[in-house]
Amino acid sequence: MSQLHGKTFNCEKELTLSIIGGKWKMLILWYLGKQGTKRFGELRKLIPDITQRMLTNQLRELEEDLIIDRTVYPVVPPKVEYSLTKQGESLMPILEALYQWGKDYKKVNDENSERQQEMPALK
Amino acid sequence: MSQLHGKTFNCEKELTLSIIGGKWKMLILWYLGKQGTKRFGELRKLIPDITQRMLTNQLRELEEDLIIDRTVYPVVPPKVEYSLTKQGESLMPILEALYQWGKDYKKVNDENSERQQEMPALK
DNA sequence: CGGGATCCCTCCTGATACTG
DNA sequence: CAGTATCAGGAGGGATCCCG
Repeated sequence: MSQLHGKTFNCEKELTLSIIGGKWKMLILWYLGKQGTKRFGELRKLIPDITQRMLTNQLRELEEDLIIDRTVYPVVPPKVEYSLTKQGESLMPILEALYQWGKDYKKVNDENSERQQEMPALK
Repeated sequence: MSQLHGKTFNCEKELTLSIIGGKWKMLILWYLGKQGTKRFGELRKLIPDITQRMLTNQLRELEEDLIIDRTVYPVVPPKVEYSLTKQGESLMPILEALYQWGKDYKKVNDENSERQQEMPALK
């Protein structure tokens, strides 16, 4: 049993998922991990479909969980930079694994669908 | 861009999460991977807090995604067995990684909280 | 024993407008 | 530029009852 933010999990796996499972969090972490520090506006451009509200929301949660750092420069106009913490960087191998598995999964199902002239699960 | 069940993902990582991200799916996969084939009732006992409806639901989705096999024995009373497919087994290293990361995360935050006499994120 | 069918509700997410 | 505030919708998840 584990807890985070007052929520209880059946296993540490679920704790991990609760940290990266937000709708846009993996994408944000991916860019910060691959391309380094980014400003708020840069992340918006990299993720066109995200709304301002959701980007703020997801960044706040990642910050609370000590996955990213938030640096505010007291200038006008405002400038805020986000980057991975050590703990955030330690997530990158997991993201890579999830990415690779998804790619392989698609590949296998595409091959099956070619043989079957049908695609039961993957469309 | 990837699609599964008509849903579109920004990245294959998200496709993977959509497969294992159901509230009880990782737990089910964990037991099937570690302990092998299980009957419906055995899974219920292993996961006391899950309702019948949700266990059925999660198993159906995993079956649709070709992660588990469902074997029905035409006997009275009914007997149904679930086991991992090859693709299901290929998820086990990822579950192990998520588990290990969660354990390490807890450990690091617990150590920090001891030094700070406070526990900002992990409670 | 292993489900299916319903009802219901919460919470995550999106759209929009406003601000220091 | 980088947010906050408010309202609203929908999908995932839970409780309960019924069935071959």
